[in-house]
Amino acid sequence: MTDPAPIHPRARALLDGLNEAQHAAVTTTEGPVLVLAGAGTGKTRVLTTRLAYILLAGKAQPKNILAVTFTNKAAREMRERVAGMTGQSPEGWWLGTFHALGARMLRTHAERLGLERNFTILDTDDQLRLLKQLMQAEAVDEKKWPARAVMGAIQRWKDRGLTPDHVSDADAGDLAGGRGIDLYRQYQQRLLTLNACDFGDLLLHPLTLFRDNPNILETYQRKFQYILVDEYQDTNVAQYLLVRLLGQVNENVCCVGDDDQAIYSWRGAEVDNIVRFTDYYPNARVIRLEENYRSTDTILGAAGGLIANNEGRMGKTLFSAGGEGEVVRVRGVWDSDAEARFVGEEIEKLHADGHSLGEMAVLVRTGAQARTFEERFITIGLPYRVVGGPRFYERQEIRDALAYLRIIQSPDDDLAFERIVNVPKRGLGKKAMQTLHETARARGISLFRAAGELIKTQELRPQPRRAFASLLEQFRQWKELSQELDHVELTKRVLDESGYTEMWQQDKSAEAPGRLENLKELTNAMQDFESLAAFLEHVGLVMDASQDDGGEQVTVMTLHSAKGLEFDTVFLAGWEEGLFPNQRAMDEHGQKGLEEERRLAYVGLTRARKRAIISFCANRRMYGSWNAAIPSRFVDELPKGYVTVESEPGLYGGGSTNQPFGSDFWESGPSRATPGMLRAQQRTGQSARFVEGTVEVVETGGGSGFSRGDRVFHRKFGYGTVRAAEGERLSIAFDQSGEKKVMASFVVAADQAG
DNA sequence: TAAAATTTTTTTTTT
DNA sequence: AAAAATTTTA
Repeated sequence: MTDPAPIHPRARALLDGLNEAQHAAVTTTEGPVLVLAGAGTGKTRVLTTRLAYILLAGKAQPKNILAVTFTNKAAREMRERVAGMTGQSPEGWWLGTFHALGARMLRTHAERLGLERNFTILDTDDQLRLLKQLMQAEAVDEKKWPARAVMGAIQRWKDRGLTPDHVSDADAGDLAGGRGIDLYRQYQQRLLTLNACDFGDLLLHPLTLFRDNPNILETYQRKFQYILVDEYQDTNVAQYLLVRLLGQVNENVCCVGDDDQAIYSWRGAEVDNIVRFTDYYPNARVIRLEENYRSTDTILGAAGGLIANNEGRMGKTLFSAGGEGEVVRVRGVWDSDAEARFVGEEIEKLHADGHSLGEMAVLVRTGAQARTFEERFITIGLPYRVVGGPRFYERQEIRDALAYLRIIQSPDDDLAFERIVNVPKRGLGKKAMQTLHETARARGISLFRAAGELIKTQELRPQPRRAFASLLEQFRQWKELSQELDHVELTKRVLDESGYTEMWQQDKSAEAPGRLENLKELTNAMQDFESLAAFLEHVGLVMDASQDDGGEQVTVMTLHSAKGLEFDTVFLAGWEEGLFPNQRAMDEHGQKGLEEERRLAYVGLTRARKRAIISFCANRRMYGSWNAAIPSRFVDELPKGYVTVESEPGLYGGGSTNQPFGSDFWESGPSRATPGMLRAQQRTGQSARFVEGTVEVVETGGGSGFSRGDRVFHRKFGYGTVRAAEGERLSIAFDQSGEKKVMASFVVAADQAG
């Protein structure tokens, strides 16, 4: 299908500077298109240009385009860029995440699904509490079936577009003792009563809506002449179905993705959606973006060699004109503190050489790793920001404040009511709440209304009765105030009059001042919204306060949240077996899990424009105790020519010294070895040569030279006795710090120490 | 009823 | 080790 020349000269101008593949991806507006966009191939530019092109060429109005992004941030950026390119106002555009767009549709058609227009969006915490209540009522053994696990199952059903009626018994298995589907149904029923949706519902309900109301579906099918989906490799089945349904009439569906960057299968994403796309649309045009504009050849070579270890890829070969650039460095250090110290020093060096801190990022596998870096950066006074971490709207004080506001908006919000009914303390305990629940259930009314009924009777003792009465009276007043005051002022009044602020002022704990600070920040954030309702919608969808990015500060974040970003310098920390690739991912999903971890490594590496520095620790603390760690297999998988490995001398037997614990142990510079060498040395336990003469050295086969009963010394744990030896892995009962598993290379015979 | 003491769990990633 | 959940004590 060839395209006529764009009518609008500005539309033509948009195409300047695009390469051939990009040009095709922008101008192939008619018919289904699958764009396989490798990392750094100008995907964002293609997406925005394609939207602008459609608009400027007069093919459609903004309201007739559906554009789906992965994050709210991406949506915001795209909105701004397209508005800038076209000069059109972003009002009324259907541009956002699946969840945001789903919510928007639901508000319009809420009544068809048994909801009211002003339904609340529950967060994870609310969901879990709700399910827990149900499970307790059903007497499901929570020890055997944790609410989290059941919630996970329900969530995955929703990800697949399955309502309780669609889940097969086989699918449910013996979940919750065979009552999985039943719980799911009850949970959904309860949500409706509460006039609430959880995250999965924002996708599931639209699907139900379209299935049960073909006329509504048709309206949307006609409306959306062009559909654009970003990060398609991370869509789940429900999202796939939505796209398929909505695109059925016009078939102008363009999906953009990269199977090598699929990292969200744990959230229900199906890489197969990419394959399904061409199955469903056999006439789809497939366009590959393979020219990389971001990274050096070295980084691409390293990343490409790594990802080549995965099977069943669609296959892409990235090339660039970025020049050779710096070699990818791999650094082995003693423990996580040393790692943070190392990264801090490298950052300071680069900064001294004129590199901007805003162009550096530390990427970690798990959120918990961020803390070590945070502490180190505070110590050396390095400006930084942690992305992700404890989310603003998930903090206790924020959720409490929001609960007050939610009740003012919809008094029947039982979850919110329950949350704050005795916060601050009003002398309402278990018994009062029990009575309240009984009344509510008996009459089929909300807790708020039940409280209203209760205070008219003698059922409660005077104290709780008065507490309920005054609380209800306060809410009545606030409701009135909400008519005249704007929502920011209202919030301040509520926090003040409820005694909530005072509660934290009285609190002597260390966190209290921070919490008060957060409450202030909350009212600040509210100012950007027109109304209380608009703000609560934002909170439900976004879960995170927007923070200004960039600037002169180093970014610390998880690999997952780094998706879609790029930096000159990227530090990839914690490349150790068990942590990365993550043990749990491998235990639970086997080979698939490992490959997803590898894609995560690929995503991490390809965030770097100019240099990537990988680090791993010999020791890492987990669940409170120290464990010996070995370098990630991903280190081995990096192709040799693009990488150098530096390890602390003596640490892995890589240095030539026979005094591994000498005075210059920590201060001396790096030695060089290939990853293969490094691991070979570890495997064969060659470091046992340090104790040659006193202990039998086993040449090969992984023997450590230590056996049960040997007295040994460890630099961190001190003296101990070997309890068990398995290859180079030793189990040692330390005199001071208890029994631990340690690699043989980290200990010496006791009489050699000192 | 609230605070204190004890036990258990947690670290995978997030719209 | 720290946070969360649970039980005991005042």
